[in-house]
Amino acid sequence: MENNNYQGDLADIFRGGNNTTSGESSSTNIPISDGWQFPSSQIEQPTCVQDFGDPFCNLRDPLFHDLDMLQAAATEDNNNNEGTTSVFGDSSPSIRKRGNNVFSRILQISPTNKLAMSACVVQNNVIGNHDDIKTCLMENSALQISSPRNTGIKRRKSQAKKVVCIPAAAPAPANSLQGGEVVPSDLWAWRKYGQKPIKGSPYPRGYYRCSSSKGCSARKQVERSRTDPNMLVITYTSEHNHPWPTQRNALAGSTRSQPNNSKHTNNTIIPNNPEQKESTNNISAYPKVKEEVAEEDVHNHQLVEMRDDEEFSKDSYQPVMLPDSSNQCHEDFFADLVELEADPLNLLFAKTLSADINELGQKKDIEFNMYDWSKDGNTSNNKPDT
DNA sequence: CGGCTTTGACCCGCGC
DNA sequence: GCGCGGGTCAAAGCCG
Repeated sequence: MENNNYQGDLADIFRGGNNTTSGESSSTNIPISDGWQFPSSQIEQPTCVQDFGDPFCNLRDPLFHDLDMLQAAATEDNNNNEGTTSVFGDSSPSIRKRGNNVFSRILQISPTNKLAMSACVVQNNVIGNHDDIKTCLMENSALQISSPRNTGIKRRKSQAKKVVCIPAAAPAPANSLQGGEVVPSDLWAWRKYGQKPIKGSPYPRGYYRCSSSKGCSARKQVERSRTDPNMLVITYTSEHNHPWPTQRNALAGSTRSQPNNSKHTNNTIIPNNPEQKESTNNISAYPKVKEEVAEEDVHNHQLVEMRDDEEFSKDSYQPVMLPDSSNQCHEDFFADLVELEADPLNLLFAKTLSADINELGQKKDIEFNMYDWSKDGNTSNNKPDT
């Protein structure tokens, strides 16, 4: 899988999550060390990777799977919430009843299927309110489907992009032109090469490129939602052309961590990673939500999303690792993380949890100390004393 | 010392 | 063709 289908980036994140959360073995029992791979039995080989490196194309999408229900919910809620931005309206019971998970959801339906609908569902008990939903909706429609100006997202050079809308890891400083985003971590090392104020948005957009490998063309843009500063919109461009960064190169050269919240835009949060103390790599990631936008994407498929909803745990698609439905494993969680240090995926997963918990701050049934580390500046070495 | 962020300048695609 | 605005470059300075 690594050979032919390795795509890096979010694709791999998804695969990782998919694997690690399915099956009986919970997140705490992942054999992560060397040579660990995603069991192919649980992940269909993406046959369309060659086309655009879209590793998601073969993943089962629970949202599409449940599309009918979602649409019905949307219809129902719209009927009850005239004028609301969200297709699901506020506090949509139809959605809430699906369970309490820490993952927000974005549903992006390809314009080509005539369903001009984009939806982001955030469990209101986690995020707090459904303004997030609206925000996601607005962001994504602005980015992808709606206005004529944004039609097809005419970007320069028609680059394929992957847009992720996630809760920010820290509240946006008011009108912060310095950026200061606390970017959730992923496995890649990112180097910031530019920042621009964006017209119409009080928040600047940061430009990052992959620094894990010199020849890597992977890039990403990070900006806060103009409608909800608590949301980050991250756009990935191009694919990594190299394997997962080793711990060494992932952290290479970075010494600037301890971002002090505002001075550095890049914060890496790698729980329980001793070397993380020295890292400032902007490892962003959060398989919370993933959308894929390929302007010339032959697949015209756009949605991937993550959740740990029990309903979906039965499916093969379950990208994000979460501790088993609550307290069962949380004490073991860090112990396992220690084992994972060398494996970027684990860092990612850990970070994912951290970000979720930190961000949402309300996940009552998961009481990790993680919350504290990321809360205190989101830097690195704030791992809990164990 | 190497790699990072910052930031102004420049490049370039797109709409008018 | 022109102007706008987004994306990139690269020099300067920072950091451990």
